[in-house]
Amino acid sequence: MQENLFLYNSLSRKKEKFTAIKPPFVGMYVCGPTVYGDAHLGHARPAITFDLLFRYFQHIGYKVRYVRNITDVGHLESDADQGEDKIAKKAKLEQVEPMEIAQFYSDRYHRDMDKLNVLRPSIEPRASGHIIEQIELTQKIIDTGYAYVSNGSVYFDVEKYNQKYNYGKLSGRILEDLYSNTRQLDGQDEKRNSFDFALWKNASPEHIMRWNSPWGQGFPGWHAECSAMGHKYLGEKFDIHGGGMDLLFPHHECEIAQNTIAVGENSINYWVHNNMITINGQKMGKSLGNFITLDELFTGANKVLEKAYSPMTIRFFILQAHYRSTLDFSNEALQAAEKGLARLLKGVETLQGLKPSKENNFDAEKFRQDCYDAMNDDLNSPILISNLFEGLKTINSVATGSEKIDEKNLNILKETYNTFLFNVLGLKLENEDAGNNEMLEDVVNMVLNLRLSAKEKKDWATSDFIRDELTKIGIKVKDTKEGFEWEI
RNA sequence: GGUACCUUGGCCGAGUGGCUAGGCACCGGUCUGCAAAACCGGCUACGGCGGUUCGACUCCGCCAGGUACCUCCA
Repeated sequence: MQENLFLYNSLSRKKEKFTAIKPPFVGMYVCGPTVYGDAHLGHARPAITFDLLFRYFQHIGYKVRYVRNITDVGHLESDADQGEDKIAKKAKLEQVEPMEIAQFYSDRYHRDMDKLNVLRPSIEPRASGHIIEQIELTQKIIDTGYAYVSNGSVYFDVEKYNQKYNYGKLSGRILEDLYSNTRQLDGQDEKRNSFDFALWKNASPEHIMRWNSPWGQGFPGWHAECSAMGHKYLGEKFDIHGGGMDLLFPHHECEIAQNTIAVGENSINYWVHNNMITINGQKMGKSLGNFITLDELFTGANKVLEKAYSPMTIRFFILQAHYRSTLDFSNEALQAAEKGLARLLKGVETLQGLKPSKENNFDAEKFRQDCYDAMNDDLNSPILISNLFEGLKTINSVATGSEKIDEKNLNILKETYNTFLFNVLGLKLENEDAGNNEMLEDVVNMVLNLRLSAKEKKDWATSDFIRDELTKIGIKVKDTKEGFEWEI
């Protein structure tokens, strides 16, 4: 097991050596999607980032329990007059059961993530399936005196909490500053202080999603689910909590406050946050309406897209930037990723066919170590990828005979590419579309064979005619030594 | 307004107090009947102004521009 993985901890604002609470086990909780719409490019970032971490942990020998929730209740709409539940609002609109909406979008979320080769988490709990746990959490906080009941709702007493603990330690905020700089929101009269947050919300008569509780019918507050489910499945103390940077405040700050009262201080060791994907320099987000769904990316069905991009192109694009940097979307960048990935995968194919020599002028062990070093340094996937591109030079040089590699080094090289490109980065070969239309394939091959015999007779007019006509239809012909290749 | 962060070559994107990341594009070469593809090679950038230093893209200060969070958001 590698023992020198460093991760950036949002809590300490620096890279820290990762030490598991109970090796070889690792408990990791990541904030998942609110299922009331299709997943967009922004959702792919945390999914892929924590998939990378999940995969790497496993590769270096940890047994990971990875919990990623599905939020199907609890989030309020800020723009709605009465604070309707997001899921419920959508349900009314489409005249279906709220759970139908949640199911529909969960399924689509899974479909998109599967395409991106994101591994399913070990446990994927739903907020609606853990109402009891959230009620228990709320009761526990009331019992300790850090929450109060008001009008059938329960609020966390941030002011009181802050006297003993530090509210704002994760996001670097100071409560006094927050008071002076916040704007007035509706429905604040139930609260003692504006920064108190709901553990449980009283449901208005028209609110569809509601459950019985000691405080009347209602639904859980915004931050309760992660605390309740995280600790249920990972214990009072666990290793990692992840999510997008936009959740740092207030979501994760509130979670820390809840956890501190409910299970004790420092219940989570490492807080890991991925940065945002931007478009034209601005955050891609639901509320800004500037998002592109993954489905649109895969099919090309969005005006801003010049073409469709395959799931692996999206994955590679995201991995080519470090997870804590913003990543700017553009067609140009995506196309660059697409070409780069294709070259990399081609190189791996070449690698499989390399023959070892007696001589050797490549240090594969150093190469392998460089790859581990990149990952150990806070999951530096861009550096890892650049290493893999560097290795391509050797692969191609060996293939053309200008460099030599012996069996031992060749085996290490193969193993390194296999490990990092496929297992750790989670990339895979994509089946070409042509494969699912056998008749087309046969026809094109036949035509190109005709062209080949024309070429043998040096009948350039015919051979160029065939190529030009195929190009017009949209089939790109590439001549090779053995004959030809083509793609649509 | 408060807090934090960012500004790297045509584009994307790493990183470092001295040792040209990488990808894409572009240019040259090899190959090819031609072309494409592939491969090889070239392309030496770090917002502005000061300061610290033998030396700064890297540290400090100021300025400019941008972003995020402060409300649901990955």
